[in-house]
Amino acid sequence: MDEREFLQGYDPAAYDRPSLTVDLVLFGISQGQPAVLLLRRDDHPFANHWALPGGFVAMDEGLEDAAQRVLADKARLQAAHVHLEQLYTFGAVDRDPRMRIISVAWLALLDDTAFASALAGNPALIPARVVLDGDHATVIDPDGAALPIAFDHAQIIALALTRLRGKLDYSDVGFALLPACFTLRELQHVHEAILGTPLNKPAFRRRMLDKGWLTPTGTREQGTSYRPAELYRVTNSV
Amino acid sequence: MDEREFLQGYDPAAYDRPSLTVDLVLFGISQGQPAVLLLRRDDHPFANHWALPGGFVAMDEGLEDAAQRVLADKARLQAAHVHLEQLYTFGAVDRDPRMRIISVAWLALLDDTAFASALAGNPALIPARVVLDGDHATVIDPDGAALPIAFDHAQIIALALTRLRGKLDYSDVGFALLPACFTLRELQHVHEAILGTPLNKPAFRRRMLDKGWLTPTGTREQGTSYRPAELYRVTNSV
DNA sequence: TTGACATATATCCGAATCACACATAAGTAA
DNA sequence: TTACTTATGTGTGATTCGGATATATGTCAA
Repeated sequence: MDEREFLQGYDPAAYDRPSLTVDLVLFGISQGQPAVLLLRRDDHPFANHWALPGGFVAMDEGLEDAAQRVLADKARLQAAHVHLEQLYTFGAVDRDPRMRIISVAWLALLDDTAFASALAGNPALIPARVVLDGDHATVIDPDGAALPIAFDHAQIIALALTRLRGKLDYSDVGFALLPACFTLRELQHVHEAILGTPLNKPAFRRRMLDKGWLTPTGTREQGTSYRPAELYRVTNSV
Repeated sequence: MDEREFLQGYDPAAYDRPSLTVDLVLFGISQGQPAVLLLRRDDHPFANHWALPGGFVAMDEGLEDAAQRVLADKARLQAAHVHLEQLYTFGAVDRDPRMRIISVAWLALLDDTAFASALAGNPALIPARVVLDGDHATVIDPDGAALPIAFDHAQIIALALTRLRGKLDYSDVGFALLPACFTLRELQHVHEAILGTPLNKPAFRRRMLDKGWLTPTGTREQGTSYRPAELYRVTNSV
């Protein structure tokens, strides 16, 4: 420990410190497309721009606790039902024009129910489609208009989708976007939405079943006008 | 922006803030084993424990800038020669008994030259072998004794090695641990050290060459007592 | 100069994987 | 009962991959 560290260690007021926030990418699939939930900013800076839900980290709460609190406050979602995963920490000096703010970005994966329930729980949230555009995301509202994104949040959203694509094959993140019981077709649609490309049905089916992550429930989907498909759930021991 | 955010935004002293540091996993291969460089702590807390080199983030420097500064200060290394990659941000409330400190952990990959030059540049650094042990790392000094690790740094080191293993196959991180020119045997040794398992030579060779990441230089290694191998470098356009 | 030796480099082959086309099964609705 | 739609299962050729084997090429010692 050098002298400066010693001083700071025992005199918390001695040095300026950056503020620390968490920002959440509330991610879901809407109409077969990757989508995020955003909030409109009313005030400067970036007034009338759209931003990720976020909040300051309190002194007595862990980073994941802070993310879960934002999940509850801004989207009325219980953390137990949402896959939450740390994405990256953004700390460019000028990322917020007011002051130095470091933000720990989190990826929250919502199934259709959670996505809808977040929209219902907070009317200020809007769903927006995500299109990758290099290391930025273009974000499109339900009417097809590109939204102006506040701060570096377009980068954060792009990183979220990129990370998701990378992990889809070798991890179980795909299931976090589906309800407890789902058909192979629904799982394939989720994968196709995230990857942005159609997949071969028998190959996808075999690949998923061979991984051993899926257990057939013995029940079938209902309300179809055609042959109903078997419902699967995620194997517990994974 | 809610009221609390508004207040904090314009009155930086209104709220307590956590301190922010960067911690660096200086990673290299030593005697065919994954190794990290550590510093001994002299003072409380964790006196006589071993810790990752780190430092506080200044108000006017970015996170990566801070990591590069630590690299220069604590290991006398120029950032240009070192692969630096953000690992994860650790923010448990009690991770430092003195005060709330959030640490952004970085992975720095050093080739043999950089590893040796860091050891020479700062005699306080010691090299230590890393063995994965669940989500913690066991860290063993050159004499074979397990070192006591300060704070949550054993977790950080374990995450570094785990991340490296995961990225080895589909990214070019492996090359960061080698000099500009290297033989396929040296590359295989690096992979084997990180994965902790022997690899089939012809298969490894073909896999690497087929990726198109390698360009033969036309020159050969020197000073061997056997047939010298072709030297390769990383293809520029990757 | 020559032969032993260690390693690099190239070739070969069976096993496994994968995409894709196709065939069959199972439900709905007219 | 029949047409229709989708689920589910099977078969096949192409490609990949691991591993063994064979060949080439350098150093070193006799």
